[in-house]
Amino acid sequence: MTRDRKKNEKRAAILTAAQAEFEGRFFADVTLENIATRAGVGKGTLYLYFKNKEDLFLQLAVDGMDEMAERVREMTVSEQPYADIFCTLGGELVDFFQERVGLVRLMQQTGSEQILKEFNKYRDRMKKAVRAFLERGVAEGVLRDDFPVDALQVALVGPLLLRGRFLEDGEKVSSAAMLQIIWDGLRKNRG
Amino acid sequence: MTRDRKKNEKRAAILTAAQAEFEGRFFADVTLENIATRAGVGKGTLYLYFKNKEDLFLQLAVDGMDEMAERVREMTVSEQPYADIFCTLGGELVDFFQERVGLVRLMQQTGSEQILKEFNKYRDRMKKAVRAFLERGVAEGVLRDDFPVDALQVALVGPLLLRGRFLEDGEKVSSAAMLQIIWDGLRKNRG
Amino acid sequence: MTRDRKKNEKRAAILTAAQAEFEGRFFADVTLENIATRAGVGKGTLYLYFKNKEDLFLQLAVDGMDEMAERVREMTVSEQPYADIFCTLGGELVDFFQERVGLVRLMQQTGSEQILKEFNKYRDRMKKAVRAFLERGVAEGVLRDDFPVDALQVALVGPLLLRGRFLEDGEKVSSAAMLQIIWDGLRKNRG
Amino acid sequence: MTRDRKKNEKRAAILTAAQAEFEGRFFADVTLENIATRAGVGKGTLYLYFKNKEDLFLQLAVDGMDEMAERVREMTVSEQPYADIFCTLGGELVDFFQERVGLVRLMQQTGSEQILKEFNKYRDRMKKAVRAFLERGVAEGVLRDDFPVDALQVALVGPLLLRGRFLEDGEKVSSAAMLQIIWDGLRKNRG
DNA sequence: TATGAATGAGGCTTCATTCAT
DNA sequence: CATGAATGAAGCCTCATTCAT
Repeated sequence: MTRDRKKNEKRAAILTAAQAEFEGRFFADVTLENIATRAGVGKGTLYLYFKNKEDLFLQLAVDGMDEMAERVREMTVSEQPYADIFCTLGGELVDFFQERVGLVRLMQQTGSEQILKEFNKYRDRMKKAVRAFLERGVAEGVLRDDFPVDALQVALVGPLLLRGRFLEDGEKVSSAAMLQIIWDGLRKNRG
Repeated sequence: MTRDRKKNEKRAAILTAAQAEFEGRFFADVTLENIATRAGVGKGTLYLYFKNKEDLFLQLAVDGMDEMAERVREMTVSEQPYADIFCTLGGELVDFFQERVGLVRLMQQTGSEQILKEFNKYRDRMKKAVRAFLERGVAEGVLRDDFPVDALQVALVGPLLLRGRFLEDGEKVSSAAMLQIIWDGLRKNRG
Repeated sequence: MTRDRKKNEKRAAILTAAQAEFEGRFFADVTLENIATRAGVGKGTLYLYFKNKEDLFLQLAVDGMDEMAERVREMTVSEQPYADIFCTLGGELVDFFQERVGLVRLMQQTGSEQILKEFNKYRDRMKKAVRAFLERGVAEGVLRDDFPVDALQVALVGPLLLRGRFLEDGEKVSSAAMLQIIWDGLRKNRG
Repeated sequence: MTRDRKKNEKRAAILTAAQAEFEGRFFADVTLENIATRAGVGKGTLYLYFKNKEDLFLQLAVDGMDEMAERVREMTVSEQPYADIFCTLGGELVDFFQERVGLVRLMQQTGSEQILKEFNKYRDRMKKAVRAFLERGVAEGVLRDDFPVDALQVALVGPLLLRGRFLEDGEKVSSAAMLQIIWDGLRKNRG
């Protein structure tokens, strides 16, 4: 138990270090050496926790993704009014994507076909969850039904992803503003 | 004249080859060797047209960007109704981003500080042009004014960027659907 | 302790291999690959001990230089008669330059401005030590004072440097002969 | 005739440019491109006058060498007193070596075995001429005979070669001083 | 004769990965 | 479990040389 705890903590420390390297430095400087140093472990240790570099990146990219997808599924079946759910979940997604800026990007670089496929599994689960969430809105007559749900999904996720990198200096576009605009684009009744 | 034409043609051929390499392969396989081979030139020839790998990537990323920005500025001062302009320009931007999927991404990988700064110059000009376009809409009372223009811009560009990669298999989200949803999110009068 | 010893030994092994490459082959064949192979290490290992090719060459060129300069300074303040010192030190310098034939040459080829400056620091310390040694001779009235010490220095060091390459086949000009002739050129009392 | 004149002039211009490149720049910057540019000709033109890079360097290194050797031979059989000849010829050799600093060095870098052999032919002719000149001095009883002539030769040429690079800033060790010291080392009667 | 755009062999260098300690 | 010295594959880049004009 303690053994596993310790192991997981070190694993998490490495992922955190990797994440930090990506935020703070230029892409070319993200080496396993740097990650190991920042994590305070030896280079070889990385290989005790991850199969190889690609695997480390994959784990980093999908870290928390299933939890988030599960969260989306939960909220999708919540009994609250859809608009409220949209607001709450929207805020959580904003935060989620905020932290993951550049990870999709990351995968497509490092990615061998094999690892990319693995990543896509996670992404697809996420996609499906969000899609189901939007479909409920359509079914309830709250979201527009004049276009395929795919279009709604792009209009929702696109801004959330971009928001993270839009303004270089600390200040970001307000999350609430973002969601309101998106909501107005997605909802049905505008007459 | 012919000399310059030839030179520009070869330069363009190299950029096209580079672009094709990025579309067709995994990132790790994009080497200068491959680009040169696909362009039908020798490795050394690349260095007659570009200072180094980063410069080639920069040129690839910004290729056509100023022209597009200029187009945005033109349309901004067009005398047509704003909604029409939005529709036309929106379609053009969709195509523009469609072709440039992954180039922003590209820059942030390769990027040394120097090259990134250069890229950002181009991006900022583009950003400013789009911002001015949106500001006209706000000034005319067509677009909403309850949020900063930054928020509108993210809601506009975000979906356009994401659309390119959202569906792997050939079919994309319809451009018209995309624009309509965005438009409904951005416009003022929804009561 | 053992760690440092080992490290120093490998460093020395690499320098020795590099030296051997320069002696035995034509300049164009002196590649890091060859040096690594001769030293029995991998190419990448070189970069654990030297910053880059230039640094390796610099280290090779200045290896032992400060020790020799120190030796010159020691002898300069020795209490033995100047002529005896001249003889002893002369012999040692002959050996020293014998081993370093081609290293000055070496530096001026590879040399970026930065690395050359670094090398010159070492050379200047050596130069100053020898100059001080000659100045003592002048001050004691043993060496001639009708010309600047610079001239004496060139007359001393020039032959020592040339001697190393003068005869291709193993046999060299006798060190004693060399020193005697130089001494007769430098000493004061010839009337 | 004019044809040949022109050809020779261009050849000379290239050699001059090459020489200048070696004086003014760091070794790594001496490329055929730079030489051609400085000479005001195209890169391809170099190959009309020299077989290849090595040949160009060889020609540069031996340029004027045979003329100088011939001059030494002339002076060797001159009827003037030996000491006078020594002085005159010494001055000329000083100038000659002054201009050729680094060319020996140059040869041993670029040199394939073939080209090095070629260079050595020239050097040996020069060496022999100087040797003969010294042998006359010995035979006349002016120069010392207690050591092999080789030793005398090293004591003469060594300082002349070193002098060129001894002082970085423009000022050089005086040629007259140099020769006087050398002479005192070489001459017989010092009792 | 003169050119300089094009070439590609080969050098230096980085960095993911291994393994002896 | 943990380490980090060692490795070598593979990439970027330079530059002597060629050849069509």
